[in-house]
Amino acid sequence: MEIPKTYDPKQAEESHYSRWEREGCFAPEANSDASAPVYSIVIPPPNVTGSLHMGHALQHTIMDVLTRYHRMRGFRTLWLPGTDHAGISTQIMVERQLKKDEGKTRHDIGREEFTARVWKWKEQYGGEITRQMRREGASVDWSRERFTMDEHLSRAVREFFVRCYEEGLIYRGPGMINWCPKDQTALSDLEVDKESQAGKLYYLQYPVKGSDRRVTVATTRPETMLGDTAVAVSPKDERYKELVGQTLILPIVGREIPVVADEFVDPEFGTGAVKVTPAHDPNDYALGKRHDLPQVQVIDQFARMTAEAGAEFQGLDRYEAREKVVEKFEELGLLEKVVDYEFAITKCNRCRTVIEPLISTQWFLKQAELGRAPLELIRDKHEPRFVPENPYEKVYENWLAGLYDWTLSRQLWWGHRIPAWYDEAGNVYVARTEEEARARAGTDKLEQDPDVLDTWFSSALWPISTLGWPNEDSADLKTFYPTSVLVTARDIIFLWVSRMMMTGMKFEGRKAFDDVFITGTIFDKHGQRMSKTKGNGVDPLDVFDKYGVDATRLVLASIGSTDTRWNDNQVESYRNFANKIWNAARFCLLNSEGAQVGRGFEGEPAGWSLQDRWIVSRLNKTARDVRRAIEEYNFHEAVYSLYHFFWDDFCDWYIELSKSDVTAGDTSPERDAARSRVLTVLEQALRLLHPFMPFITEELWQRLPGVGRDSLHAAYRAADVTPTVMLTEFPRADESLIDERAEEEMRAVIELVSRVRNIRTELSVKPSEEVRLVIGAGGNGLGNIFNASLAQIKRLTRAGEVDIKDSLADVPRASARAVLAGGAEVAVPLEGLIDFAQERARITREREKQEKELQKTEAQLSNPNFVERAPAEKVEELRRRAAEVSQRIKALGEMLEALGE
RNA sequence: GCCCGCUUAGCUCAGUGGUAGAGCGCACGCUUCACACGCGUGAUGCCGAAGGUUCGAAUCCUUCAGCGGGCACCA
Repeated sequence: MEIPKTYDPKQAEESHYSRWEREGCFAPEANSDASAPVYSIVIPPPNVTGSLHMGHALQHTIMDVLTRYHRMRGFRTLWLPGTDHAGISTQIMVERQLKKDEGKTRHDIGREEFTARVWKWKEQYGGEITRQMRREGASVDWSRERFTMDEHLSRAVREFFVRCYEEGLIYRGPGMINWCPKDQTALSDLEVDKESQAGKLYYLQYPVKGSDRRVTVATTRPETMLGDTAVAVSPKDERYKELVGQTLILPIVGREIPVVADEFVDPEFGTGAVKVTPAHDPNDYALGKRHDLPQVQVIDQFARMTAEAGAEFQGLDRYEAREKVVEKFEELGLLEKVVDYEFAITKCNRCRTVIEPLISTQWFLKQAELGRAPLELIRDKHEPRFVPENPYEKVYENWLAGLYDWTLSRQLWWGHRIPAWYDEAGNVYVARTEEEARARAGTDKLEQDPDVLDTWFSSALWPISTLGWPNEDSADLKTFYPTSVLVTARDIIFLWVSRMMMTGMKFEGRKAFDDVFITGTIFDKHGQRMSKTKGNGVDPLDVFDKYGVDATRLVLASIGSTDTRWNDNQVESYRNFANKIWNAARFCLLNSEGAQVGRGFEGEPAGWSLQDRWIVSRLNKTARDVRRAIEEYNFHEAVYSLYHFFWDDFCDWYIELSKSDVTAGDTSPERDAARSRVLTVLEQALRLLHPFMPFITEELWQRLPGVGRDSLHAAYRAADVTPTVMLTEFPRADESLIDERAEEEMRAVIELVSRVRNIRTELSVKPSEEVRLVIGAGGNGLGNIFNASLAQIKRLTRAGEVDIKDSLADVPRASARAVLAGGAEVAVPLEGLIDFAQERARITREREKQEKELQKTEAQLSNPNFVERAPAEKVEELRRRAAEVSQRIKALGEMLEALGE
């Protein structure tokens, strides 16, 4: 068999995914065990316009590890994929293309034609991210792929809307909303970002009617004064007590406006008097409602001044108007001062345009009521369980505790159209279909509301709608809901996570997911957030190309929930690990004649060799640790265990210890058994690695002799699929095969080999040169252990002759010596190579180290407080260590003597 | 203003009430019949600062500093 010396990730990545998909390996139906427990995840649907970034790759890796792991455990496992129609982003993208290609706007071609174009765009380009997910190895069930604008999901959206409307949770009315003057739509508070900005604070004076007095107000937006309908002060503010109830003359405009008292005003800030513009500020809007103030709209939807602002301002941009207002105040002598001031401005998080707060008639949802059940659940039962719990559970709870109305309607064309119809008299009919609305209205002359719903409205239903809701008979809904875990980034806890909980609780009466895993954020190497505009993003596809998907997945899994600076070094090291796996398998396969997976470990473990008992113990311990780590979402620990098991235990020791047996020239049952054992351990290791490294493990597993249908987990044996490692059983952690004694004995062998290697290097013995070893085993059983592994010890230390004695009594003076655990010692006679002074110095150094250690332990042991209060086992452990260390010191002293003066 | 996180080897990060860890990098030596994307050996840290709790603190508590984040306010 030809096996290249270097692993080629591309080859493996192109070889297996389409078969897995085609044969239905990802679908829960592959599992024929009717009693199997269920494990399900719905993907956070990426924008259909999007392409894969590191954040996706991170989430997908975590979800895929969990999915593959549970599938191999025999769970009926579903990971459901899909995409989001992403209202604004998609619409903007298609509008831009329309402008570029045909020089037209959406209004030129009309709503119907435009939405048709978006659908066409979606069909043509929308699959980008799903193709990329296949590249990642994501084991999602593509047969259940969903899109938020699918007919079924749209039906769910209408159902959600209508039911909430009927219960009075959704209403239409005027309200203060965030308006994006560029995108020409209302936005929710979660779709805008606050940014601090260096600006100015203007102190404006308003004359009091019938008096010389002036009231000074401070503002960052002087242009809004044209719409002022009051000035407010704190009711507790003595300075303004007499002014309350009096009238001011609004400069420029000449309008008479009252001075009102309101708790909202902070007397400490600015002048303690606040200009009130109910039509252009959320706080002023609320204040205006409390005091029944008129709303004067002076800024329009294009952020230009209206006729209400006065003839000389009408049509001016808001910033031009600002300058002009300030000039006017200066002319009038009413501009008290202007100071530099840093304040927050609100920007559209799509186009970065400064938001204009406007009063507008929109549809709203009373979130507070929907949020009550999730709030109780998190407070009473800490469900769902957040990982990491800190700080996310609290963040989530605090959010639910302070919910306000959600602006649902968007003035866009791409999205779910609001299921509300108006008759000629303006009466509204909210219905699941137009027919229903007509029937209710008793007329066919109805106009549907032109607006669409916030994209997150459909996202809020994702776990239930993708599984079949509102069809309560849906088998998927019954089987897979609630989902097991939601894996996502922290920035959509409010936008999405909390809302899925609301709809799940409301419509299914149960939480949408048991756990919520929040991934970390990946920064660039300078600690900056990766972003398209900064151009500092690392493209996962490039990393895949350079290092392979499996290596990248290991890095991402290790990142888990930690914030990390991206670093190619780590990917490179896991690329090397993949190559290590490849070559370990290459070695096994090149020596596989006569061998088969599953053989070689016959009989009782007690009869096996030390190295066999040891590797089986290590394997089962690793399986135990990896299982526990995955179940605790501690992916880093799982990767760490796998890495060290495979590289250190399996490659550096087990294969090296087995090499002489495995590579024996002549065919023999012993040779074949040794070969089978190495293959069997390899096969188990590939299973352990598979959830993290699906491609290389499958590529290698397919080549192993003796694997096939019988290797599959019982639940998958009936499936009509090519046998695959992904449907084998994840290695059990068999406690009875964890052998502490074998591990301890193996540690003694490893220490012996390491000490001899150390001597060889320190004394510059040529690697090719054979040495003689004399082992003083101390007569307590270690001799037998070393004896049993003699051939291996010789090979690993490149020793020709090994004498195992009780002590080093009659070893030649010209020997390098080292102490080992358990009272054993080793000497390497090196006539002619030994510089006695240097060797004495080496051993003296070692003795000093041990003496320091002894001092520390003895100091602790002589502390009566420690001996009395520390747990007995800790004291005992320290005593043992002290004994061991003094034993070593004694032995080192004897070695110095033996070296002579 | 309130809250949270981080601070450990040159770099990126694990870890944990009881002898300081990994990978990369570094030094030295190796064409050892799977792998130089390798093998072997080695060096490297008052675990951000100061207090406290404890027999024992890098780990728990308090305060502080630097960095990062969230929420509220921002007239």
